[in-house]
Amino acid sequence: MSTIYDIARAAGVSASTVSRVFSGQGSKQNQELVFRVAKQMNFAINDSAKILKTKKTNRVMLAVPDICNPFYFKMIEGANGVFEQSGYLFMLYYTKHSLEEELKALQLLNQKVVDGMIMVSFHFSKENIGVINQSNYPVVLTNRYDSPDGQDGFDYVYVDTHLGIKLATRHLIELGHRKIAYFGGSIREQTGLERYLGYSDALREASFPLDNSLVYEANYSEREGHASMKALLERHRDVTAVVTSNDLVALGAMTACTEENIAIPGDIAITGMDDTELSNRVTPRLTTVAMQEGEIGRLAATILMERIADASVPRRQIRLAPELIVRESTARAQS
Amino acid sequence: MSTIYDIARAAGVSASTVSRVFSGQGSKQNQELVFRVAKQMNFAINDSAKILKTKKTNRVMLAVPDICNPFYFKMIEGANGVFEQSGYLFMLYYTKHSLEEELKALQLLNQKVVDGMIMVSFHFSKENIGVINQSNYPVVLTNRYDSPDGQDGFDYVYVDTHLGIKLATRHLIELGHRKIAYFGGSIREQTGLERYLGYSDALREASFPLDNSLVYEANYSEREGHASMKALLERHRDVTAVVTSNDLVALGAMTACTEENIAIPGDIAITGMDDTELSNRVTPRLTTVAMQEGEIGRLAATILMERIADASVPRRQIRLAPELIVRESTARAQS
DNA sequence: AATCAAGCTGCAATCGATTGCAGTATGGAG
DNA sequence: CTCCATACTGCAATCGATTGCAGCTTGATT
Repeated sequence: MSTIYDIARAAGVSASTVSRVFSGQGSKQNQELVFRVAKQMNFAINDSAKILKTKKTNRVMLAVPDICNPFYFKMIEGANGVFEQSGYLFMLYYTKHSLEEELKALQLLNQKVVDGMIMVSFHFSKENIGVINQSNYPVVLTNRYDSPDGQDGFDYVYVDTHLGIKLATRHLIELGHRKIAYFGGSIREQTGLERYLGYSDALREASFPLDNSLVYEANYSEREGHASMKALLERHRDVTAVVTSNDLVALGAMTACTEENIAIPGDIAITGMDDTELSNRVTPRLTTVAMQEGEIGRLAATILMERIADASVPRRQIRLAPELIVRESTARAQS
Repeated sequence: MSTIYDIARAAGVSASTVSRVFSGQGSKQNQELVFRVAKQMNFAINDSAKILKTKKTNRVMLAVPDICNPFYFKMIEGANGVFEQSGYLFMLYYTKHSLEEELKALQLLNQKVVDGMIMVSFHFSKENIGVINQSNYPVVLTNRYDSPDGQDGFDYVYVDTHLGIKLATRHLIELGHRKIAYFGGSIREQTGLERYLGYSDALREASFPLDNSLVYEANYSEREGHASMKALLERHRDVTAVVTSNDLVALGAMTACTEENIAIPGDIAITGMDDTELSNRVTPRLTTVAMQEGEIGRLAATILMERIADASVPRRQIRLAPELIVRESTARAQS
């Protein structure tokens, strides 16, 4: 394949001139000449050589745990919109919920494959958050993470999941439910814990007892939501409402109810979380909590751009508020 | 940031040695020494420099029109599984259904950003397919495309959408429907045309007349499916079945029916296409056609790997058969 | 003790761009 | 006609890795 030298020779100019033309400089006639020759020879600037010299990749990456979760759609869209305008090449990296893959993604910063990264992670915690800090590269998290030493910390944009679950739980309480179960992710993970606390704090505020036999671990998947509901129904037939930690879990739970001839919301009210498209599609339509994914993507991308442009701007931490969306899967408790 | 020279100096060896250690050569003690120093200095090989010298990026790209369409999920997963094992960095590019973006994606081959690409395109046709051929880079299409001159052509893996739509149409004919409408994408695009022909060929086989006033252009989106159904109902109340060209269009059409108090499948039977998760979720569950997306992704990735490894292997064209999935949105015609 | 193969290592050239510097052409001002 | 500012252009060094070549060890073989 051809290089700027080949083009230079063919056009009868120097390589510098070719290089300059491709970055918008040079005289009109050389512009024309060089572009014509280049097109003819099907030439394009070798990106690696350019990056090596300029130390700028003009690429950014968004690392998501799961491409197949509708939750990330709007976030990707939001981020994409911002990057598009700024002329950055936008890459997606799929971490499969694995810490190992996330670390691999971060390595790409070290290797100068990308200029910066938005990281959607469930894994970073005190022990391993260091790898981000260590490398002083532009990384924006979409989880809350304040450094333990009260330092400057990280850039992040997040939606308050604690509040989200709290809103859902409160909603059920206001509807008169008294025995409310919770299906959520592992509380050993940051987000899992936050959600669980949203549930328990709402109960506490209402001076309800916290009964841990009503709490089931369901790891954000439909299958686990289904299993949890089955398990719940065997032990506690008198539960009238369930808070779940995401829409998929809620859907699984709903399927289980249908199988057991339990009416929603008549016998059991159910709330989801994330306001995925599905939640507005199922019967009955799911009461859920909108998590502002698009806005997260947009803000995270904007912050990333700013940090890449100027590493010295102070870190920013942004919190967005979730919004309860009441639909048909919740109703007043039958008393 | 540090380079191999810094590491070399710190470790008291030559840069060559550092380079060799990072590609698995060198003596045991040097391996140990160099890795220790490198870790300490948080060093990683600069990818651009490496690529510049080796002319190998070890990256591949999958360009999809739409990240937010569940249809592509399984395909992405399928491809990802293959690339993962081969040590390639897998990047997603989002073309937004735009030809311009697709061309931009292809430019990345020229710029040596990736070694090869899987391209999911609705746009390539006689006029512009040349850009792929021109650059002699490894590209695997997921559409059928045989070069007009009967040449070797392209690598591609596709599912026979013509047959898919035909299966759906036949299914309705067998159920006794006589007046069957069709909502599909523009027939000016390759895939749109194929689908339309699936519909018309099925009618012809059954010796049904082809009434073009029953054919509506709905470009793969829910909104257009909705609009088409509204339009259809205004003109042809006597239609008893509709074939659509994808699940989203079918969903839109179903919503329109609900709004107009038309029962599915009682009054109108509807078929979708793609077997997306949604189709199994709506009420009534949608009769659709499974398109083997996962298999497409897997095969396309495998072929791409082979072509990257050896540009001289003959081109391969693979056709997969779609499968009709009968659910609740279709029933025998009321006569 | 001499010879030799095998395995490491370092030197230096190279990949294909960018860019500071110096030189040249152009056109306008005096 | 001279001078000078302005705008281009080309030369050559440089970015950070890889790798052919040659020299050096090492240990085995005769």
